[in-house]
Amino acid sequence: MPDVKYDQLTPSQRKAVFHAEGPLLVIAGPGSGKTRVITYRVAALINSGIKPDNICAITFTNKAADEMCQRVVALGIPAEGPRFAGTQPHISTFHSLCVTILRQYADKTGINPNFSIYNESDQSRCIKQAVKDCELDTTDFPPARMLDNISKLKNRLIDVDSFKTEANDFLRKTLARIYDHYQRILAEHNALDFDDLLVKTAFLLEGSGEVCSELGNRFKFLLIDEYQDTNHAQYKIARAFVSAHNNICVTGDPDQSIYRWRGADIRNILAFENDWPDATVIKLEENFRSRPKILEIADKLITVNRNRKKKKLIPIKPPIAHVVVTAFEDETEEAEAVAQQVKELKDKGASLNDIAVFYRVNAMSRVLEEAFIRNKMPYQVVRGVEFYNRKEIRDLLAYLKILVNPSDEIALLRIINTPPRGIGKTTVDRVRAYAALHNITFFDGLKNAEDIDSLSKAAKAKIVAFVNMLEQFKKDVAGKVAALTERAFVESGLEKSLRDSGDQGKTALENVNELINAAHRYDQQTEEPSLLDYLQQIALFSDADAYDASSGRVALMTLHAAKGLEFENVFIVGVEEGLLPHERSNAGEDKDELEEERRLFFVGITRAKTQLYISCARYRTVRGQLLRTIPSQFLFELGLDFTERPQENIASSCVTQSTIRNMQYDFAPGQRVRHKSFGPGTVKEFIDMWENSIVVVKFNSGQTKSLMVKYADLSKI
DNA sequence: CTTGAGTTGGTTTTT
DNA sequence: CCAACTCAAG
Repeated sequence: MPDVKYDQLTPSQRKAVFHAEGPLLVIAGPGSGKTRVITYRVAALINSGIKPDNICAITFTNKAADEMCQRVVALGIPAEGPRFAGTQPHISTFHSLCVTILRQYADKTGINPNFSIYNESDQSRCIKQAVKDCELDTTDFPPARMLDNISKLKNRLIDVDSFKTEANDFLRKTLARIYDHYQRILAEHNALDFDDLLVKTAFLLEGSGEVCSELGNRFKFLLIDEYQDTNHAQYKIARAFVSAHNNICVTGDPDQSIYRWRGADIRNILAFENDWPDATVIKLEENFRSRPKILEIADKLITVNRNRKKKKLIPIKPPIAHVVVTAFEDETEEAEAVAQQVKELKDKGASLNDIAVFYRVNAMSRVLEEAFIRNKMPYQVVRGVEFYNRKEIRDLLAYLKILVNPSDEIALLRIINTPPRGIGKTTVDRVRAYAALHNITFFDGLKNAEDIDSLSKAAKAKIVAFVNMLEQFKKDVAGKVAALTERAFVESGLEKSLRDSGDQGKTALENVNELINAAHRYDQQTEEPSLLDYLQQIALFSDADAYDASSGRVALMTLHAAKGLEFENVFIVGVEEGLLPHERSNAGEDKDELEEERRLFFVGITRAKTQLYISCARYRTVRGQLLRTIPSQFLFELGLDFTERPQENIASSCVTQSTIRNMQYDFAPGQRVRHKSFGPGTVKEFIDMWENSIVVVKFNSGQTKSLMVKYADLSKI
């Protein structure tokens, strides 16, 4: 068995890691090492003789899953990719797990395993069609609203039939009809939306004791990170999974629940002890991440929430910190100040990897980007889905999707005339009418084009050519994904059309190249690469997955994407009423939503280790209109001297120690330093004792000295 | 059938 | 403000 070093663990972490069997709830504040507990517990279970593939760990994002796999491997335990694979622990998100299960148990669900996963824009097309099919107007029944309602129903595991029986007023009855049509359209396309992945899996487990016990047998230990953000469907899946053995271990922090709007049910974690009465509860309250001052304001803020259990944040780190709240004139000035502060930090030796800027809405990244470009500071906007939402990428992927799942009408409609090949709306409508009449898929309709009398000879010929092209591609489906992607790109004519379209096409070409590179990486890194698997994986890609921790660039991201990360220096911008809390959160009336916005700010604050810069602007341009803003109520809750409305510039409200001194108090082994009389040397050891910290330096002269940092006057080189 | 100009409407967070 | 959609001319 591998030799895992457990000595880094604190007693309470140790207790959680080595908890023998049965349900375990780990309530843990920010920066307390809860993910570490899961990681080490996986290792400890394997060391105690549990077979690796009997363990299933659930993370919140794919990124988190990848990282956990890597850490488990680093502990000496084999754990390659996040998927079902023989001798390894299964580490993945709930959604990936569901995809795997649904593929494996296709015969039990009747869902073709080649299903497409529909994202927001695909869903939007389907719902529009559904509303139209119901002969309703999209102005009376806004697609986005309908989708939102349907999603809420799905999160509560209410299917079409049971909603039909409970809907008794006109509005709900209509919604039931739309829901019905929407599900039918998805089924016809052999597609599942994000919610369906969970819903179908939950129903599969609920409906089949056999599957349940099979999976319970397969996974004898279930571990779930970020349990506070699970929804009802995920809860049901978890319950069904462990019904045979109750070996469930969850970690979470109710104060960091920020996905209520997506169906996350905070009651899951609050009621854990009711659900599993023999549960052991372990609290991790020590915080290894942030300096005390940061924890102090975080605590002041979160204490305002009424609907919460009291929890301590016990600081471990020395008390030197830098917390600043500043009001700027407008968003440009704010962004400029952030960029310049970043520059200063960099000049003082900070790595750009250790700096992050958080904001409430994605639209706010633009003004920051401009400021970073002006100041020549490298940055990355953490927005993973953006890439996959580009037109050229979606077009090319649609070609691949249709090869795997010919029923995917959304994909087919997307590419049938992209690039233009003379198959226009009229032709498409005629084929669709034919397909509907004969009760076949659109693709089969195209295949039968010769038999469709309404089509012109020219149209028929074009369709035949198109279908033949796809059939040619199909022959390569079993091969490498990258090769097929490239082939489809060239032979479809997409490449030529991009090359012919000037500058815009040039960046598009670069993007496609990037996609082909990514596909190539997939081919190499995956044990059994398949086009289906590749497409389903990238469909579950999230913003947070795009974060590169060692890019050497400042990270710009939403507060939501910041979940689970930590940085030495954190900027939180736009802390204004209407933005944080966001107006659309209905935070004015709905207290729960206001509390969720507060938790979001709390999550942002607690990402910071040492330096925290919070700011607002007095004027902000929203949708092209310059508006006067009001500082966020949350700013007044931090317990800083932020009592009056910000007039000009609010100077530092709270500076425990100056930034410069603080920087000098931290030395890591390996750091090159210079001493006034001893000359240059290398730090061997740093004993952190607040202002009495001691540093051990081996000087170039050969001698090694222990020095008190505050007297030694060392400078970093 | 294609293209581009003009209009409309929707604007949070994301697996 | 911008993206998605509509519509009319070529």
